[in-house]
Amino acid sequence: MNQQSKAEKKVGTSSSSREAKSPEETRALGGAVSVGPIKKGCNPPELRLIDRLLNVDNLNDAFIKVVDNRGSAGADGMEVGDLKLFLRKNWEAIEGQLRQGKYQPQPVKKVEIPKPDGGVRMLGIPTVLDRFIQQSLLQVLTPIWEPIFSDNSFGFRPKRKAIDAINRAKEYQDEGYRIVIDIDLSKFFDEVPHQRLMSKIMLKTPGEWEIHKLIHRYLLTGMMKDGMLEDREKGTPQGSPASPILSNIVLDELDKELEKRGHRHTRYADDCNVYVKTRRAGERAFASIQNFIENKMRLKVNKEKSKVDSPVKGKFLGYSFYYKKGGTGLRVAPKSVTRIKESIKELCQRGRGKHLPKFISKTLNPAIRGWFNYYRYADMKKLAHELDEWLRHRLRNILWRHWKRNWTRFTNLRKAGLSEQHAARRAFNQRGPWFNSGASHMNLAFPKKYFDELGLFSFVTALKAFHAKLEAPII
DNA sequence: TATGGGCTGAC
RNA sequence: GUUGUCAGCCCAUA
Repeated sequence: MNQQSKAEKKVGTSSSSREAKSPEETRALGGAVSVGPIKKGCNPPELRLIDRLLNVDNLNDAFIKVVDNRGSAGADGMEVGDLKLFLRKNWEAIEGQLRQGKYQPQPVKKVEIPKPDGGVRMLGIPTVLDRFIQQSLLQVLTPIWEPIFSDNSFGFRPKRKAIDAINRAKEYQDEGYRIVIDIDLSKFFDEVPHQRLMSKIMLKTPGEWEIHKLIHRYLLTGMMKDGMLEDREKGTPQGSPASPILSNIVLDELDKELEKRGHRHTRYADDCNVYVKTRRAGERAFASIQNFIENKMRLKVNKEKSKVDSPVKGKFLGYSFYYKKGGTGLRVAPKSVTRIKESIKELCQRGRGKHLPKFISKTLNPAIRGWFNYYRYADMKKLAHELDEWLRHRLRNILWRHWKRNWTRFTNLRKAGLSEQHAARRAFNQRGPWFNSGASHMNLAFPKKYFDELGLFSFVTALKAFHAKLEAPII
């Protein structure tokens, strides 16, 4: 429903009908962006941050990124598409405020969204204008901090993928570090101490007081709750473009400390794993690290969720580990498997009445392909088979329910080549659809080949193709 | 190689 | 009311 209204909006804004955009139209979108209201000629006396922030190129980049997201509204209800107009009218005033360090961000709108594990994530959505300014902040901060960040930090960083972090963990285990200290920072984003964050930023970019003030004001902007404004004295606003890099700036201190102590660790956002050789060493190191985090960094460690244990038992970024002859193997964490099954199940329920080939190609395949592309690095030969069969079972279930009446079932089973007697016995049984879709007559009526010809995604073939590609010579 | 659309995953 | 960063893949266009 949400997606539908979004899609309608998109069709409405585009001048052509439902066809793909012509190159002229796509350029027109970019062209509209380039004639934006941002003034040229900041003539920076030196490369000061405020000038870089106000630099036309930076702002245009940010602008393009924000405009990409058209259709979403900010805390003030302004549509992103209207930002261009708004900026054209008000840019001079805003620029002046930014230069004098007087710009005041608006309160964020509080929103709760469900997490995949069942919990809720609270976040504050800034106004469209504030998202825009924070985006340019991010683009200015990134080149400054990116070279400083640790090689063991993988979250929110350009050109760094989750699988890199997982492979790093695998390397440690191959070297014999087979106990992991899983450090859970409780509500990390809410606990970020402003003073320490600000002093880090000020040390790295001395003299940029307008920017420091701007960042500080973003840190201080409160959330609207029941019409009341709540001030914040710690934490970074989740939902703002600059929050991820701010979190990395804070946790960089942890990376550096762990490296100084000679630990092997890998970190993805607030998910930090330290690898050691024995449990005893792990317990000792954990106590010491916890002390550092809480006393030096002023963050909270969640002792309940943190643990020192074998990596085989835990999960990291959706993956888990196991040990085999050759060393450490990756597998899909059990929770990730149940999650994809749940979402396929839901998709199938929604797509029950729909045209099957279209349903497969338009909704089912893209979803499954996305999941597979993330988890394809795991050893999942067996799992791929299981998922394939489970998936076909689900689709046979749809097909069986499609034949609403007993005689349709009978004639269709006959058409599929079953004998009259066999078809009759199956068509008129009293079992439920899930039983029938898994039973032999539906396997006969709709063999694997049938779904292959429909173009249904197959985990097994995708896995084989991926491994073939891996082993293929480069060039 | 670059734009634009879609989908998924991590946090 | 559905945000953010990052990444991957698929598709379209030149």
